[in-house]
Amino acid sequence: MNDDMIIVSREPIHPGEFLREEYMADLDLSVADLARRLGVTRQTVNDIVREKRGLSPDMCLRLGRLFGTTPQFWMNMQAKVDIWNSMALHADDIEAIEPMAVAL
Amino acid sequence: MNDDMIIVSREPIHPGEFLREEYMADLDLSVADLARRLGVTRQTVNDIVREKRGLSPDMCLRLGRLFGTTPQFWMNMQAKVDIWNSMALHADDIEAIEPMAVAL
DNA sequence: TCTTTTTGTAATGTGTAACGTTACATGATA
DNA sequence: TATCATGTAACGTTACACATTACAAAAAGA
Repeated sequence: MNDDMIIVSREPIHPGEFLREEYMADLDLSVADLARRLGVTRQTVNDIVREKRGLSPDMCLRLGRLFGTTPQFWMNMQAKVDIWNSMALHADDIEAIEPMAVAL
Repeated sequence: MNDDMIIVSREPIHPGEFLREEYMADLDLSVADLARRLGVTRQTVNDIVREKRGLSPDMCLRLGRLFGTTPQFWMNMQAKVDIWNSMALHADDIEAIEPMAVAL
């Protein structure tokens, strides 16, 4: 049971939703406000918050810097939705792969 | 000190290097071999192993399936190099961001 | 040895996703 | 009312993962 042993059993929360509800709401930040502080366009923040866009590594760095978290925190959150979406899309191909008997 | 509290102090190892040295070497897998098992092209495996390409979520799922690890394991490894590269590229812009005094 | 296959890799085209720019309707403020 | 800020749609650019095609070198088989 390592750090990465997080079994995704339900749809993970989109970073945009988290950002919107946990940070912007609590800190009373508008889209324009946050964009300004992050040094990106309103469009960029808006798309993320509307869950139309994921978090790039760059954006994770910015959010980490602004809010005093690790970039990894945001990367992990994004990774979960990426894995979830990819699994929803290619589950069949993935499960067609024969697991190897491996003893490292 | 959470799971994501991994301070990146030195250049992280590329998943391709890890794959090459820890798995392919030990299990005596060729590029073509691995590609076949993963259900992707030789080109795809080759580019990853030559560190010319990163791991997509899809590829992380495949590797996890084949080797019996979590997809997250590979995602985390990739995330570290993504963050590292992005930081190397935009360090100035990131540090120009004024951290907020936040008490969640 | 000659032929056939397999292997690693370069080159090319495609699809997708993050991003900035521009534009605009709505709403706040002077 | 006139000005300015906000949220968001539309568009073009850029980057990247991927499959396809092509090919030289090595391996395997005749």
